[in-house]
Amino acid sequence: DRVITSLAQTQIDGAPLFAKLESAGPGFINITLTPEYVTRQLASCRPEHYVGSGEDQDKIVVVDYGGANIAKEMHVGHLRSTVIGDAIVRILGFAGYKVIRQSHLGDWGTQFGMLIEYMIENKIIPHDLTEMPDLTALYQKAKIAFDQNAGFADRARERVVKLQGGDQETLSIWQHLVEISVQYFETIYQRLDVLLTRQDDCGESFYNPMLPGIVDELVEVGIAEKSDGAWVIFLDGYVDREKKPLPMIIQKSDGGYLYSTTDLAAIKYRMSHYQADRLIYVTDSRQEQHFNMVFAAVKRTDWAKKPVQFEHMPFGSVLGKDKKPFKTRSGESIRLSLLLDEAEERAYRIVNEKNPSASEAEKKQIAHTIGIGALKYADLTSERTKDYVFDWDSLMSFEGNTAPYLQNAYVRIQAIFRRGEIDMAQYTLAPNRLLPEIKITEAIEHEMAIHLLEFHEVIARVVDDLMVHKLCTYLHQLAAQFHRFYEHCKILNAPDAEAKDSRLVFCGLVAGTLKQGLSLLGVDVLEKM
RNA sequence: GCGCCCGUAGCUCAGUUGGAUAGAGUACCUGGCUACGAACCAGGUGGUCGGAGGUUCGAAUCCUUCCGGGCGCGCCA
Repeated sequence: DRVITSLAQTQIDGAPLFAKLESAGPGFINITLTPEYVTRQLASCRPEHYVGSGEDQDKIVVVDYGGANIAKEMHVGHLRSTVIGDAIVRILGFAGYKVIRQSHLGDWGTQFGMLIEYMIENKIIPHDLTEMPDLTALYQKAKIAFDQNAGFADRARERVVKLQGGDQETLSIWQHLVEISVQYFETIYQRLDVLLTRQDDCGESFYNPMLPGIVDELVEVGIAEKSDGAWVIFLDGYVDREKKPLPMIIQKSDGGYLYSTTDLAAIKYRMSHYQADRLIYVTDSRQEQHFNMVFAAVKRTDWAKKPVQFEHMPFGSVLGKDKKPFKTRSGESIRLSLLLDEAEERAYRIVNEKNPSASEAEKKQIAHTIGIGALKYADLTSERTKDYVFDWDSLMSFEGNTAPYLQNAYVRIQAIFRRGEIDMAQYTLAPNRLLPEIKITEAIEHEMAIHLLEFHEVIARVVDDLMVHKLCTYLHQLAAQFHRFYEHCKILNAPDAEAKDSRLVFCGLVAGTLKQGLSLLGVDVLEKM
C-alpha cells in the first residue's frame, strides 16, 4: 500500500505521473493509473510478455492425466481430464517448466484376465478384433460371463496370474488389445488437438515389475505392517466407519497388488528417473482421499532427494440438466467419439447459417475449430472442482461466455486489417520492433490497456494455484472490452492518422493476447468464421 | 458415524485471498446494421450471498452451529 501511495504521489509539473488519488468516502481512496503511465507500460511491452516469465525455468513437472481404461470407450470424465490436463501442461510449459506428460492407462489387472480368458474359450482370434467397437462388444460379453458364471470368473482370475507370469499366449493377446486401444486413444487426442500422444502413454503395466520391490522396501524400513494378512500402511488422521485406523493396503492377503501400490511406484519412478520438482495428478475429485494417502505415505519415505511438491488437481463430475451424471437415457456413459461428432455437427449447422458463402472445406474446418473449442472452453471456464452441468443448447449457442465469443473478437480484428489492407505484423510485438505510439483518449481504451498489462499476472496465478478458469475469465473480459472498444471507437476511420495508428496497436495487442491465451487453453483462433 | 467438497439472480456460473452500491452469461423486455463482421453493442427487470450466531472499522469470503445437496470411507480402480 505504501508503494502504491508513493507512486501515486510522484508528480511531474504538478501532474500525477503514475496514479491519481481521489477521496472515496471516509477511509477510502480511489487509485487510478494515469493514461500516461499505462501508455508507457504498454509501450515497453516486449515479446516476452507473450512467452512467459521464465521464473520457473528448469523446474521439472510431471502431469498425470489419470488414465482411460483399455478396451473401454472414453467418456466425458476422460474429456475433462484430457482437456484440463492439456491446458495446465501448456500453461506450465509457457511459464518455463520442463513438462512431462503421463497418461496412466488402466492396462493391467482383473479385467484383462476376463477379456483374454473369454477370447480363448470362445475361440476369438485376436486378428478379428481391429477397432475399438470390437473391444467394447467383447468387454460387454466377457463382463456378463464374469458376473454370471462363477467358474468363468475363477478361470479369468487364473488368467491374470498367467498374464503376470509372462505366459506367451496370454501376453500376445494382451499386447494386441492394448495396441487397438492405444490407437483409438490417439485418434481422440488428435481430434481434440491436445498435446498428448501415445509417447506419453505409460500404463499400470509399466510399474508392475517394480511392485514387489516397493512393498519389500516399505516393510523393511518399517513403514508398512501386516494387518489381517495384508501389508498395509497406517496414516494419521484416517479412520473407518468404526473409528478404527484406516490403512492404505499395498499388498492384498492373496499377494496381489493394488492401485495404491502402483501409484507409489509411479511416484518413486518419477522422482528418481525424471527428477521431478512437482507432481500434478489430474483426476476425478472422488480420488482425493486416495491421493492424499499416497502422498502422506511417500512423505514418510526417503525417496525425495530434493523438495518435491505433490498436488492433486481434482475436478468435479459432469452432470446433465437433471443434475444427475451425464448419461444416455439407458444409463450408459456417452461415448466420447459421438460427443465430438455432435459438437462438430452443431457447429457446422451454425457456420452454414451464418457464413453460407464459404466453401465446404472451409465450413468443415471452421466447424471443427469452434465446435471442439467450445466444448473444451466449457470444461475449462468454470471452477474445476465443482460439478459442471453439461447443456448442449447453451454450450453451442456460441453467445456469451463461450470460446466462439473470444474467437469472434480475434476474427473481427483480422477483418479490420484485411479491410484496411494493413500488415498486422507492424502492430504486433516482435524483437527490435518499435510499435507506433499509443494515445489513450477514451475510457474504454484506458480500461483495456490496464487489462492487457495484467496478462502475465494471471498466468503466474494459474501456475501457482492451477485454477485454469481464471485465464478464461481474463480472456473473456479482454474480448468484451475489445467488442465495446470496437463499437465505440472508429479504427480505420479514426479522426486522424495518429489515433488510427494507436488503435491499430490496440488491435494488434489484443489479437496477440487472445491468440496466446487461447492457445494456452488448447483452443485455436481463426482468420474467418 | 467419520472425513472432504458444495449452497450467490428463474437457469448456468464468477467474485482478484477481509474492502466501497455483490458481478457476468442466459432467459425476458427495449433500442442499435447505407460506419472496420450484429456469433456484436447499449439500456431495463431480476439478490435476505441456504438459516442463525460470532470475530471487527468492514464478511459472500474467517470461526461456531443448524438446514439442504454431492462424494469418499480394508484387500475394486
